[in-house]
Amino acid sequence: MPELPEVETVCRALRPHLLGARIRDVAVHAPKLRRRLDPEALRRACAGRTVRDLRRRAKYLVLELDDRHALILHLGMTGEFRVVPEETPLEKHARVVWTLDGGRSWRFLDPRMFGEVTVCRLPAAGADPAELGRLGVEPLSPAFSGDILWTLTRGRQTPVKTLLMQQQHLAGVGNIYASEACFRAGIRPQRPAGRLTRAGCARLAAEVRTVLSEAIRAGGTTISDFRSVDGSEGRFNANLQAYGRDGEPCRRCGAAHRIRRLVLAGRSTFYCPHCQT
DNA sequence: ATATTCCCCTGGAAGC
DNA sequence: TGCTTCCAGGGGAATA
Repeated sequence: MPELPEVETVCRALRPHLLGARIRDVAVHAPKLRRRLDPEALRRACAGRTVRDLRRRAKYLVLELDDRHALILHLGMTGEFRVVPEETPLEKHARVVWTLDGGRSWRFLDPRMFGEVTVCRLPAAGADPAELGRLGVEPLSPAFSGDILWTLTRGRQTPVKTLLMQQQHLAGVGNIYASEACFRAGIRPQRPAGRLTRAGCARLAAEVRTVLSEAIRAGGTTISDFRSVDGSEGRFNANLQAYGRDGEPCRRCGAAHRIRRLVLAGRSTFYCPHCQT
């Protein structure tokens, strides 16, 4: 569930709790998330070390510890982070629990276990781990533009909405914001990516940037599971124009046309047949 | 190489 | 009420 704006929201909320904190110990309560967890390797990476930085890359978080030790964290579909007093009873879906100096407990909860906690080494302080090297451009960085999107889409038959979600091309956009960006740009999600015009690429790139920025300002979107570190929900839901509105009137052209749902690459997709061409 | 399909897993909602 | 089916924001492996 969590896409770039939700992960950014969690990152900002976690930083005050974790930056400068010393990790006393870590306990693994789930044998396997998306990848197998090695409790001993996790303990060796964390115990006794101090959190030097927490940053987002695409839908991942990178937790940097001393001496280029780091953790790669991913929320999957249903992951949540909490920081609570140590004595708080263990939640049903607590999968990994870090104990911090000062009697606090930092917990990763994840019912579906699609999330990820991976130990890694950084090539340099502040750098991305090699494990994230296959990710494409950050949509909110200056490097992302209509020109880049033009280059990425040439010769591709993949529906444009599906391409927006391919992390090796554009890193951070997921199923909700891909539909929303296409709606705002007036482009049908099923259009073959290679058939975008230059003007269409410029519009779409701008709308990707805008919708992600607005969603970050609203603390993300909560469909059912997403919660920030204090348990609060995202406030962007009311701003969704297309996602989840199958059969409801288009908010741009009015009641004459209704939002339709179709499936692209196995994912629900929403668009207005009148406003998007 | 490129583009779908399937699968990992649990829980909530909808249908009968 | 209770059982069954479908669906879900992600990502990667396995297929055509």
